[in-house]
Amino acid sequence: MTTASWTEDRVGALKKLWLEGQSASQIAKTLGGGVTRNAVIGKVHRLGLSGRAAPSQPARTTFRAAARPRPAAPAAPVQAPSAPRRIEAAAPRPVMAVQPSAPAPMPELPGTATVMTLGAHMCKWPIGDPSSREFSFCGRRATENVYCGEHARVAYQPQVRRGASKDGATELARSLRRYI
DNA sequence: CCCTGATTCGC
DNA sequence: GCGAATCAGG
Repeated sequence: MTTASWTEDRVGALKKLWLEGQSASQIAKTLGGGVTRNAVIGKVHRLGLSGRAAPSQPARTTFRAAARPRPAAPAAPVQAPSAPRRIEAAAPRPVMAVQPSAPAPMPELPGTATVMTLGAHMCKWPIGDPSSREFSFCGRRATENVYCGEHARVAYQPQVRRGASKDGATELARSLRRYI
């Protein structure tokens, strides 16, 4: 394996397994070829697949801020003091609508992208059951992280207004009702 | 300690 | 683009 690069089919397998909910290490083991889970995770991020359609893990309430301040910056002649390279949204909250007894079945129409055709800049809003063959993705131009503008608004709910509203839960429920 | 994904950055 | 090193957490 001089070059265990990411060939088409390897990437395809990666996408499939990842979106099925397999863990990075499990996928790495499956793919073989000496790829590590780090490699898998790295690729997943490069593909823009970060954040899963079907999160098997519970809390995503952990948002990392600093990840690698360890090796200390050695030589830094003219280093920008601290360029705020990222402006974070107040509190992105991925909201996956998965209700056992949802009254409305399937309000979503499109879903043109499949696991194989899904590209890095396509909206990854899941439509249907990930394990089903009918499963698809929105597939529109992803402008906000992994989602298109429409779905980004649903996925990243701004923090519920505090104070003003007498019942924030009601407000949130109403905002969600249109989509569930 | 096992595992998970996330992030950074040298290559 | 790639992935090891590292981090933060379950």
